[in-house]
Amino acid sequence: MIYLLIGMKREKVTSPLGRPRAFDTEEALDRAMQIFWRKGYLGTSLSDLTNAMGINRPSLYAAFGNKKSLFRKVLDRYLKGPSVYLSEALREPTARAVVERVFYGVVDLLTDPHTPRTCMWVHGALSCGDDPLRKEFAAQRVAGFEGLRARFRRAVTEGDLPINADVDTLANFVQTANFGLTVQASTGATRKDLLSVVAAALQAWPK
Amino acid sequence: MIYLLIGMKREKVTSPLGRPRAFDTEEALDRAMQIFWRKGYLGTSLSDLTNAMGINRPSLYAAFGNKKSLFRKVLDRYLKGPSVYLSEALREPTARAVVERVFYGVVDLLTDPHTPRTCMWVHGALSCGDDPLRKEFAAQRVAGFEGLRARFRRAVTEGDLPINADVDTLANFVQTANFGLTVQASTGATRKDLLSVVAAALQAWPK
DNA sequence: GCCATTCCTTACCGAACGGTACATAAGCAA
DNA sequence: TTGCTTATGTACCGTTCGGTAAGGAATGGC
Repeated sequence: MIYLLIGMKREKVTSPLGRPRAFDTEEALDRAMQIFWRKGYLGTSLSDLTNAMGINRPSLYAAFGNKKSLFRKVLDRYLKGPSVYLSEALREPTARAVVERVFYGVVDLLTDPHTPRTCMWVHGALSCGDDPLRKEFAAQRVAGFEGLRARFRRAVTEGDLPINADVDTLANFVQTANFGLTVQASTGATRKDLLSVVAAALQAWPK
Repeated sequence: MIYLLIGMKREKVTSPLGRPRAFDTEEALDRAMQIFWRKGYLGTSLSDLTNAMGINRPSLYAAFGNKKSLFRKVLDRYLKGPSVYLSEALREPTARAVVERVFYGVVDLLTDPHTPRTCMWVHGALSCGDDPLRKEFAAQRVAGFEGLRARFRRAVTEGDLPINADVDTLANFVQTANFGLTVQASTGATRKDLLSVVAAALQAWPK
C-alpha cells in the first residue's frame, strides 16, 4: 500500500477532481492587467474584466475572488512582470548602475507601444478613491524605498557611493523621479521628454 | 426714454429676475473641491457632492451643469486658488527663485493639514479612467511646461541661467519633480521626505 | 453505471450610479 | 393682485454597479 502510493505519486500527477477549467488563469490575469492598467481601479468595471478575460462573472469570482482581490493578484503579477526592472535594478553592481536601470527601465515601460503609457501601480494608487487599498499602496511605497536605501547603504560600504552619502535622500529622490516620469507619461509626455529628464537626474547623481 | 435708461442703468443695479439662489456658488464650489480633491474624479459621486455642498441635485445641475462640467469649474478654481503658487512662481525675479517657489509651494500644498495630501490636478488626471478629460489634462500639462520654459528662456537672456542652458529639459525636470512629489505625498510620504527630495533637486540646479 | 467534485451558464439581486420631470416657492414688475 | 421668471424639493428615470443563486455540464473515482 505504501509502496503503491510512493510509486505512483498520485497527488502530483493526477489532474484535480471535477470539471477542468476552460481558461488559462495566467492568461486571464494578463488580460485583466491590461484593463486595470489602462483604466485604473475605479475606472474598471467587472464587465470590462469579464469581457477582456473571456470568462463569465461567476468564473471570475470562483478563480480570483472579488474585484479587489483580483486587483491585488494582478498588481502582484505586475510587480513581478512588467515592473520587474525595479527589483532587478537592485542587483546591479554599482549604485550608479542601479539608478540607470531604474530610470531607463521605467522609461522603457512607459513607452512600450503594447501597453498603456503609465505605471499600473501609480495609476492604481491614484484611482482607488478613498478605498482602504490606499494603505496597501502606502506600505508598498515604503517597501520600495527601503529596498533602494538598503542597496545604497551597501554601495557606501563597497565604496561606490561617498562615505557621507545621504542614502535616505538618494532613495527618496530615485523613487520620486520614477513617480514623476510616470505622471508625465500618463498625461502625454513623449519618450524624448522622459529621457531628457532622466539625463538631468543622472547628472545630479553623486560621483 | 433714452435718458431714463441711461440714468437708471437698471441692468447692473437691480437683482436678477426670479427666485434668488439659496446658496453661495463660490462656497459650494469650494466644498465640491474638497471632495474631488480627496476622492478623485471617478471616486466622487453626485451624492458625495450634493451632501458636501448642501444643495439638491437639480440645484447643482442648474448652477454648474453635469458632473464633468462641475469638475472643470472646480479644477479651474483649484488652479487659481490652492495651486496658484505655480503661476506666482513665474513672476519670481530669477530662475532659481522660480524653482524654489515651485518646489516649496507644492510641498506646502501637499502637507497642508486642512486639505488632502495630494494635488487635485494629478489626482484628477489619474482618476478619470479613459474619459476624454484625459486630453484636457494633457493640454494643461503642455501649457504648464511651456510657461516654465518661457520663463527659463527669459532667464537665459537676463543672464541668471547659463547661455547654453537646456530650457526644455529644465522645465521638464521641474514639472516631473513636482509630479513625483505629489505621488509621494499621495501615498503617505511625510513633509520631511518631500523636503529632502526638494533639497536634492535644488542642488542639481545649474549655478 | 453512478457518485462526488468542480466549473460553466443563465438569470437575477439590491444598491448606487448620473441625470431629470414636475409641482411649488420666492422674488420682481405691472 | 396677477403674471413672469428662476430656484427649490421630492420623487423618479433607466442604466450600470459589484456580487450571487441555482442548475446543468464535464471530469475522475468507484
